[in-house]
Amino acid sequence: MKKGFTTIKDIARELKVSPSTVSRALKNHPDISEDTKRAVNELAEKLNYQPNAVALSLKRQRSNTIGVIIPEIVHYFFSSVISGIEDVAYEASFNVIICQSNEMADREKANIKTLLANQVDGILVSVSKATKDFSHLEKIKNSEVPLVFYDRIIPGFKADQVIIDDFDASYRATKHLIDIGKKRIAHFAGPKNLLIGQHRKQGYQKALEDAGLPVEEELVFDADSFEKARLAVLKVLESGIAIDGLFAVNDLTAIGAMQTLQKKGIKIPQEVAVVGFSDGRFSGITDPTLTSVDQHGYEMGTVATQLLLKRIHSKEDYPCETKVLNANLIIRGSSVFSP
Amino acid sequence: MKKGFTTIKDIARELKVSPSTVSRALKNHPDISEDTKRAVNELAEKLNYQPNAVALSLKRQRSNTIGVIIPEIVHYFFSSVISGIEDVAYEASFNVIICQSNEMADREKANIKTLLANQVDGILVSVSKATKDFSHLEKIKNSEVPLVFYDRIIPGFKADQVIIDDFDASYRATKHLIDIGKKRIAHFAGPKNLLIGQHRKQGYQKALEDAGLPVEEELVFDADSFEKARLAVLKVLESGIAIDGLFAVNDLTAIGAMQTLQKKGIKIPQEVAVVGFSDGRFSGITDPTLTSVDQHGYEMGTVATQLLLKRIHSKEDYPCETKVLNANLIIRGSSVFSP
DNA sequence: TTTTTTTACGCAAACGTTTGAAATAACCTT
DNA sequence: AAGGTTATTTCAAACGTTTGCGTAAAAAAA
Repeated sequence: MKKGFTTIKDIARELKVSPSTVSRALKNHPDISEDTKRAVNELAEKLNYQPNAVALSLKRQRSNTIGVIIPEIVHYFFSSVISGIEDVAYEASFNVIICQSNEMADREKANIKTLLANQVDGILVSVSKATKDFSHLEKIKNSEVPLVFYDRIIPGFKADQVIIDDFDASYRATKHLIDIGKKRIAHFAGPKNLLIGQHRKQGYQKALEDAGLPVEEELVFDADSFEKARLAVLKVLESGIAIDGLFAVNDLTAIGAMQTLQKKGIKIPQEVAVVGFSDGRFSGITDPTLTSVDQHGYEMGTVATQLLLKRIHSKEDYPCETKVLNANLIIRGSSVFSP
Repeated sequence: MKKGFTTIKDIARELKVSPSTVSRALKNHPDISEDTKRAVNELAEKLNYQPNAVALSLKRQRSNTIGVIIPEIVHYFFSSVISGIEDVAYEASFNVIICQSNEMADREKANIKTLLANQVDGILVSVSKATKDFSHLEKIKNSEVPLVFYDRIIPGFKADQVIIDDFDASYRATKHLIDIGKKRIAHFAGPKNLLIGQHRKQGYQKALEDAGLPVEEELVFDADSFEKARLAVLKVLESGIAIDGLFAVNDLTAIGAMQTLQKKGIKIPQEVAVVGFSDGRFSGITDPTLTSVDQHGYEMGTVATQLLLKRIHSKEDYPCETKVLNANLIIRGSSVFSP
């Protein structure tokens, strides 16, 4: 029992039977006599036999492993996604190989190469911000390894995908501000060239429109970080633009804004109500606590994995599916009077 | 090029040579003629040949994969660790299989079984809170698969390990409070049965001692969460215990305490200075920003992986190593006057 | 007893790759 | 021309497992 593990061959040798017999005995094949089965199972137990998953993979031409490409693990959202992936995979007895692209296109490419070389049965991808060329992803498709995109998709790329309805979530977030009586709602927006930035802004604008409120560009600010939010708030206050609500593209921005507003003596939510868009665990620990959109990273992970497993297990081809998850608005202190 | 990938056999068949020749040609073996090499490499290129990592693993009896068992991915600290692991592994062209124990002992056990079955070349473990029985970990040791513990270790278990010097970090955190002139420093402590809780408290007490300050049990409170911190602060204020400093066992606790203190009109850091122990990204976004111990999760991941790779690559056995990482105290607004 | 059926097992090939040893062929030596 | 190198290639086994097919022996049927 020194180096290496017990194999079927070891058991066969010891029992003076053939490996085939051992293999069949272990899976309770009817051709094997009860006596042999008992002997094999006992010895297997005693020697602590564990089937060699690598050999099985080679034989079966499938590895019971799924590969995940994630832009950056160190994000509440993405780590929640992994958690969801891991849980579903574990239930289905699949392993998970994680590869981090670190938002770099060539690392993403290398990751995919590794995953394919390791014969993963399917791949979950959230594309890096830097990925402009999609040939490596096309390669997955050609290799007939099932592929599911989550969160960051490629418009027009034919594959299963799971995304969040950013538009709808922003719409609801803004509508919530309107519902509590706010009339001049600012938006601290994300980058214009990113889909999420666009969608969130559009949802915000549509909610204003539907409520019959004016959609003013001067209420939209380029601010998607803690620091930019401070500056944007100062700008708002200096320029004398009156606002009574704020919908921020993410939580950090919302928090930065809240703090600056408070420093200037503005009461939240009485004078200005604030809603964020969750990308962290921050919302519960601010003062007041922050109303925010919950992105359900965990759910995204589970849904994406289910989609992938379905594809892996299905014999025939079927049309690509797109799952759109609804984000929840979690109402907290920054948009309701009293806690 | 339909199903499956190009193999060495495909190339051999096409070129009417043997698989052995192809194999050698691809690795530039001197026995192979230049002509053959050229032909093989060209065809391999053309057919986009990728060595089958599974077959290689089986042949080589090593998989170039390391397994990681992590209590919960959705924690800033642990996801940073993974990030560190991933980066070092990637550099060394190792794959990473992640398994989440979710703080459950039997899931941890199952994870280890999977990892061993998949012939990982080494395992990184942070034991779950629920693990009382260590037989599955002993099994790794017996199987001669290298094992490195990170962060959560098992006292007395002979294996490489990477830990944070909690005692030292707490000592320095407390000393910092003393250095800025605080005399009555409270400690919001973690569970007494956990090593980290004990070490952090001991560091706190030692710092007081060394400074000639009295070590009073009445200044130590059982509080290791946001909510418990609120209650503890209220208790302090009601009972009239005077404090001018607070060292909390983690950031959430520190933040909960800060908010409650502020609500009661107490100025931070002027009246009470606060230091946390980092477990998140929170410290930068509070108001004031929170002085806190940085646990260096990323570094822990890299160091643990380096230790593991060293063990994997080394032929002979050598004594177990324990790396103790020093955590940094990051001084922010909650313990300095100004910004 | 002979033939048929059943039971219980072994053989060999396969998955993709590597590698020591053997084989072939070509070229040198003397 | 016999023997010796050298260059190039193939063979076969191995890693651990599965599985279709074949078969010996035992049991049942004739």
